[in-house]
Amino acid sequence: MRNQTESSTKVYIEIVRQLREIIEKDKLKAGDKIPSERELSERLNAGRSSVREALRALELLGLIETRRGEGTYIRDFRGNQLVQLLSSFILQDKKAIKDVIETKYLIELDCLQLVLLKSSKSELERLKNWTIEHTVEDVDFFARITELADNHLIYRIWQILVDYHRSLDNNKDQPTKEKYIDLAKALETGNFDLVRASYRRLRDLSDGI
Amino acid sequence: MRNQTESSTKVYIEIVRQLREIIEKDKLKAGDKIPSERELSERLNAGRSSVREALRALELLGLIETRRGEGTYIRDFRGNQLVQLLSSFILQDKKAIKDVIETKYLIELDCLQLVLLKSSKSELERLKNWTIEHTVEDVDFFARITELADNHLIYRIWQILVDYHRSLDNNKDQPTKEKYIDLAKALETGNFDLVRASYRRLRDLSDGI
DNA sequence: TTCTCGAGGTGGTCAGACCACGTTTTCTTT
DNA sequence: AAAGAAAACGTGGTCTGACCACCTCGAGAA
Repeated sequence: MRNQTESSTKVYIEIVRQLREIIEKDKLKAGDKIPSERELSERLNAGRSSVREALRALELLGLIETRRGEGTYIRDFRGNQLVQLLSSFILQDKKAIKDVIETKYLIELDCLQLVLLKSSKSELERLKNWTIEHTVEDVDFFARITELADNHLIYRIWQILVDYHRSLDNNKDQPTKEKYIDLAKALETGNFDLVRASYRRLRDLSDGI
Repeated sequence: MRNQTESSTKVYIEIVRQLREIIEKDKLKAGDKIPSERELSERLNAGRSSVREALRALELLGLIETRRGEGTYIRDFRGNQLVQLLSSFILQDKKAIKDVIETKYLIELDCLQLVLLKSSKSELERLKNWTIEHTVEDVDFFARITELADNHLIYRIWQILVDYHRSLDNNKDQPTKEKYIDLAKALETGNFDLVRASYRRLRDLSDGI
């Protein structure tokens, strides 16, 4: 793998690619262990340091997890690691913060819409009851919503936004419990306009969205 | 920085942190050059390989760019690099693909909504004229929309989704030009229901969303 | 059978050596 | 003196080999 004529692509990138192939070929899933650094370096014909560069990058991306003395494992990636980093890198100016909030609201509304489309009566009722019976944490409530929305990708996006948001927002006072219950009830009606209105009250939104 | 009592955090993570401080302290912006690997390894009292692990991770994240023989530069990160990787990692099962498409539609609708809120009459008219006068590429059209939405974050999310989408979708036949024009006109009315209906026709959506 | 401890495997880190490639400087050559 | 060519230098790219810290597991001791 040393300086061939072509090369062009860096070794560590190539390793990421091949590692992906290995994972696919061996049908490795989240939680499974991948070959050790030394073994990879042999199998892929590269130096261990190059293998490590690839693994470290994947680690920072949150795709793998490394346990000293044990090995390296595939992770059930839900963003995260990367988020914390990106957030500190990116969240600098006021506009960015505004965008985060705006986007988060939109995504949450999207989820509500999906819930309306996909959830059964009983699921919605369970949500309502849970809301009534518990001390509602905002994150928990919307985690349930995003779950019901049954779209893993949008769930991940939301997760990221929550992280972004949290890392900035100093956690102000949360909405009252009643507003969550209202929202849950609105969902039960199946009328998205009611849901949107309820959500607006919850978030205290005056403007559009 | 060698094995102290504490350690716990890996050196390369610590380097990422300190690098961030350096960037902030020296007020480095996109396009600026950061210290060389060797210099960093001295300044931060770490081995060059550790520095490289940190840099490679940041590179894969798309935060920096390295030019052999020249140096390492801060990048105007707009996601991307990471996307391509993540996509190949994540896009495996059918459900994921469905989620991508669903999410993309939702985001695009969100953008349309934002456009309605934020754009001026003249901007909307310009959009319409542009649509009429050009051969409309789907990506180009919605790139304009996301731009008008004036939310950098959601723009980046959309970019990612487009990449995801493109890497799977074999680019089927695009909607006819008329549908884009319809959408542009609907935006001019300022009525979001019309916009949504128009978008639905464009995307050929029968179900909810 | 249970406990202990050490061997072996794994990640974490470093130092040093080359290579490939740009940039800059220096030294020709015209 | 100006222009071009060659060497020196700096930078990233990669490999090797050496330790360290830590975990697991099994052989042998109790």
